[in-house]
Amino acid sequence: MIDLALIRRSPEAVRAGLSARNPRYGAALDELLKLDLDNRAAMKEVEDLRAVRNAASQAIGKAKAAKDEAGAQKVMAEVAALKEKMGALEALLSPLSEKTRQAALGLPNLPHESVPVGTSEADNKEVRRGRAPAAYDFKPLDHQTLGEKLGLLDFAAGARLAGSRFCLWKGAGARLMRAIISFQLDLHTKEHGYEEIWPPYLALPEVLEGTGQLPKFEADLYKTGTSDGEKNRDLYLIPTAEVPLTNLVREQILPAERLPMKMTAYSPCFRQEAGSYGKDVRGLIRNHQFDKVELVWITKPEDSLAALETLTAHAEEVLKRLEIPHRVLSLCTADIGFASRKTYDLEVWMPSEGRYREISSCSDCGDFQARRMNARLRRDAKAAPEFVHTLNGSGVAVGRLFAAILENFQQKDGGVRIPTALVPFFGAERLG
RNA sequence: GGAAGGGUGCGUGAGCGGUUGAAACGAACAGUCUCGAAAACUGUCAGGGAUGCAAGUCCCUCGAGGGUUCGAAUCCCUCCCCUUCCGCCA
Repeated sequence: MIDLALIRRSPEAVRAGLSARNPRYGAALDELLKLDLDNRAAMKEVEDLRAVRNAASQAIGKAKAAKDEAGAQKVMAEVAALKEKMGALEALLSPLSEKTRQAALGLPNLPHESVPVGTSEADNKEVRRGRAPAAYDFKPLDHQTLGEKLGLLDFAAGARLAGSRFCLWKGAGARLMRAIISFQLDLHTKEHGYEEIWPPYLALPEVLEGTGQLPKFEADLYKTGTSDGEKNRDLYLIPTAEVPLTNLVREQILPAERLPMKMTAYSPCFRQEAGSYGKDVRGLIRNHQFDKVELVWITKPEDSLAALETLTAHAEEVLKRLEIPHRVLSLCTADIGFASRKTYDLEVWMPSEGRYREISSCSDCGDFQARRMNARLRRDAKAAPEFVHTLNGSGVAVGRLFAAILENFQQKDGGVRIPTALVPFFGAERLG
């Protein structure tokens, strides 16, 4: 959530930031400004009335204590008239406040000044490259063909069990998935200093609101439908472990010594991906359920930009150790995610397509999520609390890494070499 | 899932319709004292919001939501969570 005080103080600066993402946010901003004005006016009216009532109630208390029944009755009669008026005003105020809140929740974060300005993904800026793609003296197969040939992947079985865009791993394929996950978690916990978390895969609505998936992107989520209107509430399947990890600090005031917090978790991720029809329908690239090792940092405000560089380097280290050709992009203003103020994407080379494919997205969300979650830090005993900064990144996507390994390490004889760093986890040097 | 008990500030814990946003003790922070520290003493010590140049004034919050009342931490209803016991289960 963008700071409402900032929006009031410098609406044009906010407008400029939002327009760099997409000009259509101008109208949403105007709407919010108007709602906020009305809301504050209504609040003032209600609060003034409450002040009058509170003073009268105290007077009644005092009169009764002094055994002045008549005096008490007199004030009570006066106050009774207020009640109706207050009720009417409050009935107007509460939907207005809710509307204002929803409008504020619908605005994305402001891009950081270091983010390249652009209008589409074509304007993303390449920052650096890892190793160069290997040369093949044969036509490289795509990962789905390879995986099915080697008996690692069974898309037909996935579809039979859960419908299209679900995949099933078996035998050495399943084992390779497990190896990839363990390799990444060990790297991040033992060498990069992250605490490993094993989170719930279902989350409450307010938790999804905290990280920004709700209310705007409900259509992308799987909802349990367990709500019965009162006792049972709806839970959502997490679209990423960023959701539970980041929300670990919701409603907390952390002492400065606790920061930075660095957490990592493996989790399955569930996304409806509504609207992605026709795009990447084959293979492991875009499924409804996928696996990911996530990295999350909670930092002091002044540390988050540097932390983004470190977090990105940690994710990149996975690709370096596994000898996967890759590059790093700084996403432009039109392409960064809703909650992000700056994002680096890691892309890996896919020989069958002759192009790079996203495998990780690392974002500094500034105080955007912290405001929604009310996550704060206190620098010392006397200091006022301030919002923390939150960062997240895939470290990295497991299914896409599986695909990248298959494609980049395929051999002329149809087998696949296992990257050296992965051998101790997988237990063999090749597949097939 | 059933039964009983309980959720109050950083912690323990009092309050059970009327200057109680909240006693007391502890923690923390600042000061006095000291060469320094400890002890002792003194003071500060919830968060959010509206308004204002500021000082300040006002509003909201005692698990959450609703209700009763001129007035609710205190009474009523619903829900959530925790503890203990029983049941079930991995």
